Amino acid sequence: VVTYTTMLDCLYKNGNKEEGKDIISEMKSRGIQPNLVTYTTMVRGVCESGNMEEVEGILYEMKSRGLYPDLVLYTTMIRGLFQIGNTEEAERIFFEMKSRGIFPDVVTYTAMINGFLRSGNKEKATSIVCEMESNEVSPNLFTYNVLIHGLIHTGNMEKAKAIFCEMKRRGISPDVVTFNTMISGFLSFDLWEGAKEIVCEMSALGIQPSVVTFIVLTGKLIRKGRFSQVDQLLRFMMEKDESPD
RNA sequence: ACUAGGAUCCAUUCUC
Repeated sequence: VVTYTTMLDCLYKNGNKEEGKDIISEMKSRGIQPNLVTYTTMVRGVCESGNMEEVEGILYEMKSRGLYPDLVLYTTMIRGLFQIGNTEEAERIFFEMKSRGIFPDVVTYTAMINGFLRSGNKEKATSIVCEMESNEVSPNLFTYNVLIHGLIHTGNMEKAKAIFCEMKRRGISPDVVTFNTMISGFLSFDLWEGAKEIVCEMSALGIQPSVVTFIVLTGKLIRKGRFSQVDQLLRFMMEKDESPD
């Protein structure tokens, strides 16, 4: 099972849905039954293509074999549902898991917050943050990244800065994703000074810029017609051995 | 500790 599940995971991650199906039928024909991990992998793969009926089918098959979703599968489903824009169903599943006595962890809460923020439900996102606090689940790096991203996209750069400070105060070190998000925020509000400062802070902390960092920077600079700076960035990127793909 | 599965950043296409 482990071998098959691992293969399936790789196939899905490379967008190879058809071969995934072959693997599933092959394992079944060899009398190897999928387990919870296999089903979760399947659900995640199927969610990418937004096919809810297929997900239903998987859940049905599980039930008929006496298997029920666990924490990880619920979280996977929640993410998938938000991805296809089915907020109500995501909420329903979140409720269902709790009523089954499965307690959401940081990952689940972060997925909920992210989903609500992206679907424009700021109040609901906030209430999840409260729920999380009252259940004594602490936000982690991912949670902060999601929050910062959401604040920037709702036009609240000041609040984003505040949260950025809060995370540091609470001993959570921002990573390259945090910085990319912050840089992108500053640039989209034309806050050049702020962008500069944050880039300095990033390098002072020894955090290496990623390909995304360069994409963010060049994208905004090009839009502003600052081609000489773009040129500098590209040279710098080559020196760092980053392929500008 | 890691040890098959879950959450976070980005551009180019199409439309305006």
